[in-house]
Amino acid sequence: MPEMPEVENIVRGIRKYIVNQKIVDIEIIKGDVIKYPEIKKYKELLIGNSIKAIDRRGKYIILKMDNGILSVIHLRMTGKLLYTLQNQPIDKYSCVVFYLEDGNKLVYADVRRLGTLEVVNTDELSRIKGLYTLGAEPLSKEFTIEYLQNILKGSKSKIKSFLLNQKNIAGLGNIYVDEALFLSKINPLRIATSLNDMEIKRLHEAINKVISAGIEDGGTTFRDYRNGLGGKGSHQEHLYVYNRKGQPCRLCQTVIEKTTVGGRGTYYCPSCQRLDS
DNA sequence: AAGGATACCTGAATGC
DNA sequence: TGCATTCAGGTATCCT
Repeated sequence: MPEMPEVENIVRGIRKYIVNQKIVDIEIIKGDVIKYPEIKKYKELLIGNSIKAIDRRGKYIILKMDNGILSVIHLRMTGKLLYTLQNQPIDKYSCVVFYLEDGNKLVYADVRRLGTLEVVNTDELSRIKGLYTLGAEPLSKEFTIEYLQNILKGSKSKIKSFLLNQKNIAGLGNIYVDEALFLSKINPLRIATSLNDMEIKRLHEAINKVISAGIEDGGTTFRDYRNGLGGKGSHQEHLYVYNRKGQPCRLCQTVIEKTTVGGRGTYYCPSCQRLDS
């Protein structure tokens, strides 16, 4: 479900409520989402310690604890992290409840339970390979046109698959990739290395544009996504192609098509995003 | 190195 | 109404 703008909104939304709070207890409802270490050890490492900071890297949420350990959460498709008041019912699909010292809770809920919760020491971050190998963040100083040029060079992947690969750019997912390719007028089937300088420049700008719009709109909510306080995003109202199969292109009125690229549903405008010319 | 299929899971939507 | 199939904001792994 959540791509970088959604995860960013979750983190920003709950930060002021949970930082400097101690985790006084942890209730495990569906323990299979905890991947490392084993549940008993996981609880031991967190209970009695305070949350010093909450940050995001790619689609990962990282809680820094005052004992130097990191609690790392990835929401995958349907995970939610919900700050829930003392007197409020917890989500129907709650898996793990972190009880905070002020009586309120931080709840990890996940319908499909594909998400992952892990605890590691700062010196064993490489244990979480997906986090360790992330590429540059959109909107960051590191993410320059030159950076994009360099990573595209020599890649025979289709551009859609290339952009979904977190090792290249961190945080893009199925929605924002389709939107960025539309804005830069690039067909999703194009081979990465075939993009010319003009196209790379447009793509770079489009990625930053869709990601910042997504963040400002509070994320995109189709079904499961909720921010850390349970609210929906509104970016779904501003999408150009994603989930718009059969509807007219907002720029040229051509009917938006849906196909499959690298196993993922892919929306595009056959007129704005030509494969030839 | 790349790309496909498969696996992890459940629920909603669609098809017959 | 019921039952089967398909698909979903993701990624790791195994195999050509």
